Amino acid sequence: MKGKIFIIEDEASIIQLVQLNLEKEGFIVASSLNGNEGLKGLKKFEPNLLLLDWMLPDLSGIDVCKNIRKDNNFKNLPIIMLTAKGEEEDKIKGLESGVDDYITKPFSFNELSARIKAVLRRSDPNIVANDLIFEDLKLDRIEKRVFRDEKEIQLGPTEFRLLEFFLTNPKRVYSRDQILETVWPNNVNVESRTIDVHIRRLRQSINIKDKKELIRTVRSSGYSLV
Amino acid sequence: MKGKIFIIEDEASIIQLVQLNLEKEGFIVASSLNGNEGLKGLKKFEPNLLLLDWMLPDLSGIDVCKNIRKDNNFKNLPIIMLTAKGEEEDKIKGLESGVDDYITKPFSFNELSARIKAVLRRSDPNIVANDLIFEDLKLDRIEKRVFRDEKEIQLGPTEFRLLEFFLTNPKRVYSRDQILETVWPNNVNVESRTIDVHIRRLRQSINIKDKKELIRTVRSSGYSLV
DNA sequence: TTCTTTTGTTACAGAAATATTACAATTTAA
DNA sequence: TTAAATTGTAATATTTCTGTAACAAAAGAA
Repeated sequence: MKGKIFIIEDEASIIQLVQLNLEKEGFIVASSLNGNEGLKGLKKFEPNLLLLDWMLPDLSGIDVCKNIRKDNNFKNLPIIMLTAKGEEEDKIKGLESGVDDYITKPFSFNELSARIKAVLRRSDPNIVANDLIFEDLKLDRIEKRVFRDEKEIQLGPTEFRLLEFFLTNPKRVYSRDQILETVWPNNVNVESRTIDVHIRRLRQSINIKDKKELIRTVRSSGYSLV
Repeated sequence: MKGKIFIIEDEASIIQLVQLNLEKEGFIVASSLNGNEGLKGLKKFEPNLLLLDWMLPDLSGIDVCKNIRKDNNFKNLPIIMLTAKGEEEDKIKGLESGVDDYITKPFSFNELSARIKAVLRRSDPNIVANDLIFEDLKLDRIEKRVFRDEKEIQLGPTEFRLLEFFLTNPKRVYSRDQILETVWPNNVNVESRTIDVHIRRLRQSINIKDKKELIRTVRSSGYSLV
């Protein structure tokens, strides 16, 4: 994690908090308290991503954004907008003006961090850790590939997400409900038994003969990666 | 134990009592005496869990709950509802509105504490202590594993719960009825002698040769871990 | 000792949880 | 549009777990 992140935000306390945490994760951070200064600082700093407040004392976030998009050097700079409003209308306006993602204040740092990584993953994959590795199993989030013991394995979309989920917390046992909540799109109703079937399919795919079983069944509790 | 807990409850005495005890356990606690203020306070405080009274002077607990679930930042905030009513109907309503657990007033602090930890264990496992250790015995609640003297031991679900129960209060003697109440799912009727059989199974599993017996029989009283 | 009460042990049938399979419906790719 | 891949479910098979009853053993009481 060696990317550079620029913050334009007028509340110094937010900058401080975010900067501290991002630096802890290995990002290099610079910031500015208003739009005009921000635009200048940006050009010097050449960040990989910009966190941009919606409401600024001089220019609005959208103005800053439009300004940036005009500049050939920053046409593709990923921008995450910070906004206190939750209105749908604003979100649409923001996306039209070329914002990559949104986050509504107050936000937890975990959420911010997740969004930053998701955006960077698309724009600048090298900056972010994209491989999930567990023993001889490797999952590449960028190329959407899975390897066991160097050999590539074909997985369907659901099995891929399922494995990705297990890999974010290997060894931990998850109940069927937890799996359902996280791996399946929201508000989708599927039988919890359906998971058994997907577990089976995943097992069939990732298990190699002479290699140990990777998915543990914990009766009455769920499954885990081991 | 470093999590943050927010309480919305109109009886100041309850808040005081709960807050005192939770802080003793290392939680950071904030509170509010009514629903509207609570919703605001909540957003500033960013708790890991909310204790929510069912009856509030302004909004009902359910309203507060629904309100919270609408907010993207708090959609997944674990909520434990405090209620004086015991009616089944209410429980169902509450669960539909997205509550994670229930507790009926009056409650003992021990019960509350246990439920809080159980809920946190699911949502935010890092906050809660997850390993139960007694001498050379270790039970890992996250991975659902048990070790004696570093060596793993296979246990069935009931034996696991039974051991987990003993480990939360080693040395203390429990009657068969107490064990039944806590270890078995509610409203299940099993012979109290059945426990003897499970004790035997547990003993067989966790006893290693040359190592001392871990479960003590207290004639006419029950069993304990020693 | 002898009787009474409590606990230990064993075996087993039924229950519960999981695994596996097949299939129809849907989505995606060709 | 057709063919192939993917998904969810239901039905069935298999495995593992549970509770109970029956008898044995142990501990107290008389």
